[in-house]
Amino acid sequence: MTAHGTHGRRPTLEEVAARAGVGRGTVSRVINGSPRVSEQTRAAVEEAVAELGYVPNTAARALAANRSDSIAVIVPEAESRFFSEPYFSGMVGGVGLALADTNLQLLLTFARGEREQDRLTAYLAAHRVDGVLLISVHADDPLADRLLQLDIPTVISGPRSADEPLPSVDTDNYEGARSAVAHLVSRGRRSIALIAGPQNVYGAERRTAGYVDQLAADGIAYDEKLVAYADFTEEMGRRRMAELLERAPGLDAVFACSDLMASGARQVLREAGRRIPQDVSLVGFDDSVIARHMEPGLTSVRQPTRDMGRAMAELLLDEIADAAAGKRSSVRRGTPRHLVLPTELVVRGSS
Amino acid sequence: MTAHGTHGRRPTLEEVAARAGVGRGTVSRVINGSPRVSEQTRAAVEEAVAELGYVPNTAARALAANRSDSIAVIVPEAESRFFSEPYFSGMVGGVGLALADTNLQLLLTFARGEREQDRLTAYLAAHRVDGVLLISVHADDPLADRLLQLDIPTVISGPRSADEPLPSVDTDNYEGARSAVAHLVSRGRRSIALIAGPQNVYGAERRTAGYVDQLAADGIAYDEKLVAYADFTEEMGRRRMAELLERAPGLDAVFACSDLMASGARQVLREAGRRIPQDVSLVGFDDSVIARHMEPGLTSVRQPTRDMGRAMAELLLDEIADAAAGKRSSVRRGTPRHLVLPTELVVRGSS
DNA sequence: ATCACTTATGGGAGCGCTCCCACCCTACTT
DNA sequence: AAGTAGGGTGGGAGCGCTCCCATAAGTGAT
Repeated sequence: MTAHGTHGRRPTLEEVAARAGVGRGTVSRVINGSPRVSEQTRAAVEEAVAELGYVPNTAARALAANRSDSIAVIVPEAESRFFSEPYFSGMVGGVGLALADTNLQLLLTFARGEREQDRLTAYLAAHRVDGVLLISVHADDPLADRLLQLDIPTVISGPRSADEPLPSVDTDNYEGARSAVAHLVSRGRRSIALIAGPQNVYGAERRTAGYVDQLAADGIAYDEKLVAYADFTEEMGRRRMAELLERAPGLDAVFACSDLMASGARQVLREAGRRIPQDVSLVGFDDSVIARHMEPGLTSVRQPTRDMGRAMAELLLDEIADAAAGKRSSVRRGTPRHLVLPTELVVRGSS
Repeated sequence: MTAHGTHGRRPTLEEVAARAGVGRGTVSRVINGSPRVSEQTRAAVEEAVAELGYVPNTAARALAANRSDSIAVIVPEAESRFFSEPYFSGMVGGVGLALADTNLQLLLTFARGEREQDRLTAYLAAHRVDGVLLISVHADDPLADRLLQLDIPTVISGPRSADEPLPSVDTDNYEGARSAVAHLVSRGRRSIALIAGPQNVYGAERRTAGYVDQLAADGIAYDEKLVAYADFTEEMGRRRMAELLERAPGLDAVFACSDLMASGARQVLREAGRRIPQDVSLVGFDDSVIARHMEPGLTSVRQPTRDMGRAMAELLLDEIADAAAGKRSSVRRGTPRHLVLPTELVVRGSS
């Protein structure tokens, strides 16, 4: 490694070629790892590259090859949850990790209002990103369909329905919920309330299904008075908990579909004089930092956000490779790949 | 807005020119908002752009203009705190917010081990980013100096020393610490322990200074037995708290320089049978999600991470503009700009 | 009417790569 | 001996822009 002239103009491929005494094409081949280069020549070129501190210009490469070596991660900034929920940062971190071993860039993009569709489409067109990672899409998010239609390799972070056409990575929401309920039952609880997430979010719906099925499996009758629907936020957790307490004062356990809602529920329970876990067991979902720091510690269904991010990136790389290999849309779409990562119940003092 | 041919090749500048019946140069001028275009022509071009759904190709533009319209945000992934501390996600979110109004892209980069220096430098060279945002640099981080020397517009998120040569954005660590101590004193506490951050981090050092000075201002003698140094982590918070309790069993308050350390301290205090806040008042720093969900709520010095991110982006834009305006290095370096954002003490049950 | 400016516009010359075709040379075939 | 593959290599032709110079047209002063 030699000093590459402090700053100023960086060497070009052509200069490397001149230095190594070969043609431009050959240097290009070496840079891109083509096998059609003799050992000698390769060594000579590599030496020239090192001596000159040559680094290929991304823009030139993107222009000539018509690929950008970058992927866009689109986060719904509108909900501004990126700032409060570790879910997003975990995901993004995982993606970054997976990409570090690649030469792909991570373009982070915040999708503001639903109306930003056009802006985003233009953005993707302008950058000709090789792929897109869409985090947290609602069942009615139009962006996902747009991407599908544009035929840009895309992976989303939670299928929008059971027959999601786009490849996806998700946690096993259904089993996660079952494990939570099973755990509560094993603790002797029989009157288990559910604070569910928005049912237009597929993952939230799966959790509800898991709750229902596990109750049945344990021979406990489903009681709709014990079920309330919220939107994952703390405030709604409070409201629904208060309502549940009114409707079903005899409940002895609560399964909230997010830690945030569990936190809201806890406050209401406490104000109502119910002790946790003596009077009421509480279980959350996410195993976020909140769960670890709540008092008592919140039993929660852990989502491996970091692994999810990593998995998304890896799946996307496959998609991009497939697309490049010429398996065009119609063929590829035959079998979208859906990855489901297992959850893990982290038991703490609240149950 | 018209359908831009479902997918396939996107229109080029030249096609827009042909359609509008003008030359390439003129379209370029319109796209880039040059004033040297007549109203008529401008309108004609804009219509052609809309009809064709033209979006300029970023790569081509970057190549021709030798600027990338993108900035890199470098986060020290090594510490993997990105995943656990809201500090980072808040920052990044703020940056994203500020950039949304620009046409600049956000390249998110994780700086792994200290040895990644070369990789990163190559990365920046390859992408010819217009600027760099460096989050959380240690006093001895070599990357910052490298950037300075490379003459790439850079803003860092916390000066490394009192005479930081790079522009920076920071919270008022000193005043934040003072407000925390003043608050504890106002609660009648006189034996206030400090769990300080690593003193090679300038911001942490400033907090220590604030602690010292405020004690003096309140006429309380400094007692080194009440001061312990840690590294911002929960585990170290635990360890140091245990040591403090041994060295100074009579302490009646603790100021921890991060919420995470405060959380660790709380556990130890509780195990030692000290009640919070009756026996010992506890104050943290960051006002992260942890503070809000601790039991009792943790009084904490709030850092406006989101605003900091936004401020960093804005400062960087200025830097880039200055650099482009030809005020070269030597001149620019005369007065690096340092922005210091105020903190706010959020009082909760722990004090 | 002439000259000197100013303003609007067209288009050539790259930016630094990749792609691909032509070419050379050696190594086998028949 | 001539013929046929190939591997290895050089370099032309772009990719889609921006920059800038040349040119055309318009404006007011002489």
